[in-house]
Amino acid sequence: MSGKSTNKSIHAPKGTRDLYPEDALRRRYVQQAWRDASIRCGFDEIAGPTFETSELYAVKSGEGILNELFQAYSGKSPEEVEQVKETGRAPYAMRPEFTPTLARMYAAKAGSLPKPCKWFTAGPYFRAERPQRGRLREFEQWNVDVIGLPREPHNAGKWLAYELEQTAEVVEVAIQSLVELGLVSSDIKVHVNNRLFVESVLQDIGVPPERVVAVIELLDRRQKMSSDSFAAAAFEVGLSVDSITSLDAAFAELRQRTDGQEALAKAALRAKGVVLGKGEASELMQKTSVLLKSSELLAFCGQVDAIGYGDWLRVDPAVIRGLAYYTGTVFEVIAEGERAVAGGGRYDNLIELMGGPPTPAVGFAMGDVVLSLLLDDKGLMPEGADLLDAVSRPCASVRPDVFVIGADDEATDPLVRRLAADLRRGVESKHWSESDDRKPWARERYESATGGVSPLHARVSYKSTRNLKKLLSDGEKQFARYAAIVHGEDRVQLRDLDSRSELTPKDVPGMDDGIAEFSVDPTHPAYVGRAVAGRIA
RNA sequence: GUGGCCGUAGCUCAGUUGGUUAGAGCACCAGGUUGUGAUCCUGGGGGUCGCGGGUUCGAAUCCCGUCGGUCACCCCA
Repeated sequence: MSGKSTNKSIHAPKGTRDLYPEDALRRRYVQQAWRDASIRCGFDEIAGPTFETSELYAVKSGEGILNELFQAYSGKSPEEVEQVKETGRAPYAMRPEFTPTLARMYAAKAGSLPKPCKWFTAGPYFRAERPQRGRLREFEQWNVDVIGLPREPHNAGKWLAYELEQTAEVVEVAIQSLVELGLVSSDIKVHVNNRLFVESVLQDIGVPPERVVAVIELLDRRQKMSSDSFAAAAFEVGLSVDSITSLDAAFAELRQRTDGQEALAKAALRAKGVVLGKGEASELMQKTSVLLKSSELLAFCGQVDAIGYGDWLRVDPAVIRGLAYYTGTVFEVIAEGERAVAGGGRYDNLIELMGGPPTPAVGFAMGDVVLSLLLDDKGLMPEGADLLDAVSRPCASVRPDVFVIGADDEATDPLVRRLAADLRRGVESKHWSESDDRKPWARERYESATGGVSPLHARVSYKSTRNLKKLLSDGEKQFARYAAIVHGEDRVQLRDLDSRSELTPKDVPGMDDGIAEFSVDPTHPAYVGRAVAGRIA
């Protein structure tokens, strides 16, 4: 090829990628997993501009970000040109992230938007950094956010319970996408932490408030440093050897508490009350503030475990996220030896900071660069005919397949969340799980002939009412095809919302067997998901 | 922004302390054998060694610059 010219203009800019047909298909494959996972979990797709006014990015964290902006201006007005010359800052910037746009979009229509807002978006982002492994100057990123609480909470405990639930829901989407792509919990973990927990621990071991930020920054870099240089740096910020020991002990204890199903189940039960048995906690943990915050982290882990993803979690004090606007739970999706695939957390003050009403929110972003590296390493990136098949698969239904409703009281709520997660995940067929060469994109994965159930788009209501009529109408307003009304484990009513008629296992081919009601249990012969998936197919 | 390593054919790479006309495998093209598009045989096209400058009788090889890639630091939204 004679294209080996030195002419700059014919090269793609540094840190960008030219996607030839096969590359574009690979990108499509990843994006489809992102999209399917978000849609099935009840998120709506939105989109924003790829460039914004520079001020938008100056509002928040302010520091390093501004130096890594690709700046943009039309060059058509003399004022613009003058501004660039004088300030060195163009009026626009290519977006380096989505959150400010999201906050802006939400703030602009806050009054008329549903609560909570569950939004996702995927597209290109730009950062003027030096490229390295897992990091380019233009990359694809997927953002998933839940903004706002369903209603005004009456007490702090209730509020916290909602927040944790939403945070768990966001983590569910992230894990769902990884599952979709064939990753398992031994490949990659969701490292979770809580900023407030770290701060309260630091306070209780005697780190003065003005040093807290410095210490957190140090902890963030800890695993990159040698133990000697860490010790030196720790001394510099006034962290004694004893402090480090008790800090490590606090996290070791916390991690132990999140190990194993039992502890998690207990934590889940405590989520509402936000109380941890004092007798069980160490001296440090017993200090009230630490106790409260550690129980928040525990409760969060419990929530994730309750929907079946406990295996994916790992409590990790090093995950603090550089971003200034994170307020509580933070998490990063990390595979051994790689940069984080995704990161996110709660940002309860940002919307207000952007000029909107005070609105708690939680979200994460996942980039395609590290994810693709990981899929390549694990042999999970399809090639050739497989790639074509993978991309040709039918995608998730934007119209909700099932609307899951808790019939009786708060006792059915955990069942509802669990069922929704199970419906979204689907059931893998025996044929596929027993095959040696498991291709995550294969149609056989959810084939019904050998016990599989396709993943479904399942939504839940965020209304506090227990009025079944109102809940059903909530489902109808969202155009759900079916409503699953959960009365108990093996007592699920199924309604066709289009015809407004009732369905029983008798109406489902191969499900008769004298079973009167559907079940929430995916292994049960009358699993409600099997009925819905069968009718939709 | 700072530093390390790398840049030879479409691809993966050889190329000895600087020394004839820069090589191999795969791929590609042509012809032959063969009853499928498989195997085997013969032949062929294709590189001014990323680019520019310097040292030298002589540079893919040494030096400087530059562009590109890669890895780490910084940062990580």
